[in-house]
Amino acid sequence: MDYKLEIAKKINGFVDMELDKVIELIEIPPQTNMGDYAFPCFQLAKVMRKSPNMIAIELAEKIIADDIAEKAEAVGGYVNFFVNKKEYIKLMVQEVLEKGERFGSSEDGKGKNVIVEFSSVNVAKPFHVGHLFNTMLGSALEKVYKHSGYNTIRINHLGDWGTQFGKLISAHKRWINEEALEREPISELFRIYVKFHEEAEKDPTLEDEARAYFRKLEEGDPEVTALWQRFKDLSLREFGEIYRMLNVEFDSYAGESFYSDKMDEVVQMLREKKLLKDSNGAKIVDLEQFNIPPIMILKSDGATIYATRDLAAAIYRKRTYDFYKNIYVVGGTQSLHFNQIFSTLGLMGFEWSKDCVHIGHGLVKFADKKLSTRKGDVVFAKDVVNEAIHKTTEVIEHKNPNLENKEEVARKVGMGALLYTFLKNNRDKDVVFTWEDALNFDGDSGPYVQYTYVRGQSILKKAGNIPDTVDLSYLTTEEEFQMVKLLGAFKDSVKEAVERYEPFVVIRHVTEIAKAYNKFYNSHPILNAEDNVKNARLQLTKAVGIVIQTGLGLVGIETPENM
RNA sequence: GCGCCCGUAGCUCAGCUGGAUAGAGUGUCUGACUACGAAUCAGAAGGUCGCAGGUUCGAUUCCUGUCGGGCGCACCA
Repeated sequence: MDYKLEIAKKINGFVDMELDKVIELIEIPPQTNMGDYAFPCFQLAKVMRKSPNMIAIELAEKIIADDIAEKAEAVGGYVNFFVNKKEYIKLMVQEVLEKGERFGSSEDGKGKNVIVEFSSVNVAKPFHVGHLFNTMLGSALEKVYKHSGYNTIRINHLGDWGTQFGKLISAHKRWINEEALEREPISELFRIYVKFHEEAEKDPTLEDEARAYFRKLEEGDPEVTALWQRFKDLSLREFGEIYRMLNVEFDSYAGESFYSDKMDEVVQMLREKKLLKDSNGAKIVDLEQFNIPPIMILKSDGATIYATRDLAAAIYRKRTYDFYKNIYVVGGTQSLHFNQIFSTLGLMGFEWSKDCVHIGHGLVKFADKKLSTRKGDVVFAKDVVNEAIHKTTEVIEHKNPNLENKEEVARKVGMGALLYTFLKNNRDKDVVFTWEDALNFDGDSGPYVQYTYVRGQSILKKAGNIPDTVDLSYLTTEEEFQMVKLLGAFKDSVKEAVERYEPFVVIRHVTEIAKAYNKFYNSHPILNAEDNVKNARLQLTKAVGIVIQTGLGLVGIETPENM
């Protein structure tokens, strides 16, 4: 039952406004004593040439009370509706129990392909906290879209091409420690990469050697290609550990190397459309009409650049997936780059360039000097992940030493705390990371919500079987009603998260639900209540558990059964 | 110099397309475990929404300017 729709229908006959518009305007009053839904009359005032107050009063008088809304009253330009609480609770709890994990889902995106590019790590380079944030955000966005019925394609646009591989191959021949490479591939590859740069300072011919190796790679030299493939395999093996921790998967790893043979066509197209200009020996596309700097397509030595690859990738994706939307989850520092890419696609005549969207996000910064100074200025994601799980294990040892499968729970809770920390705010904001905040399990945190779920499940286990026929009209307290109202608004939060590309909307809403349940939990007995009340409250507990689990799941946070 | 993002309580942040008394969490102080898990709950204190103009019946929200912070501005990605 969609209450907004039902309320809108009541208003619809009396105002000169489309039903959809009415639904859009309906809001939830800031104070609970004002009512459950409100219709603001300010917009009508202009066309009707009457004061909002008058319109509200007249409108309220016309509304007929029924099982949906039992009262409508006019207050300061708003018509406030009071729903029939018993009926509302009954319908909503039933809906959650029937739909289960599909609660809050929709078919808004039915038949539409949405590409979400995220993570996009560089082969042979460290997976740092910035990638971690990016991966969490991208994965959450994908899940939210999927829940809204879109067919999603998760792409990890690997950085697996370019002259740095020539350098790596050159460095490998000179300084590789094979044993270390097998044990800690990224660290070893990063070590020789850094060493290469140090040595190249003294001996510039190394750079020439690296370029020569990359040329061999481009030409498909078997030995060099095999080495490159090995770097890639080893890197992905190590990245896979983090993806497993996060429960993240991809549908495609088509990265830069994948487009190495698809760029000639792009250059050709640009040339045919006379968009390519010469500038200091390089080939550029002028974007002055958009008020942004030109985009470089070919370097002065004729080589391609990442912009060329991004253009090729966009065109390839349109052909392959015929996307409804092509979402790039990439740090906000690259907003100009994507602005240039999308503008260029537009100039090329691709009307679908408007369906490409760059979802930027802030940087991860460290307030704790301890971590940031440890290994230069790069903070490895696996160190953060391991530390979070380690600290969580300590908390478990302290609070619940007899817990079974501690490792599994520590992973879920530790990762939950991290995910929550990274995703709880507006994605544009920089994440100021402190261990104190990230591992504070009180209040606004992943473990807070998980704990609420665990306590509910614990009660359900103690209760045993609940009768099939439960009379939900025994849920009569204000705490229960407020909680159910939040369950009812869950779908809206998913929708808003999709529209704004902001998973935090869902996180915050789920936290509100957890808070409401905790308030209820602390003010009313469940197992010790009279049988009819007990059974109704158990069903409510079950419903809340479903929504919490679903909501947390949408941002990648898992729910343990105990903690 | 130009462009993008940000500026709301001591700290970290919500506040949806302008609308009803600006909200959370944390930290501080106080109270609740012989009821179902206290990783919980209840309460108190804490804000001239960076500043100045403008539009409007009404601005934290929109516009202009200004100050402060972050990030970009071609042969790296």
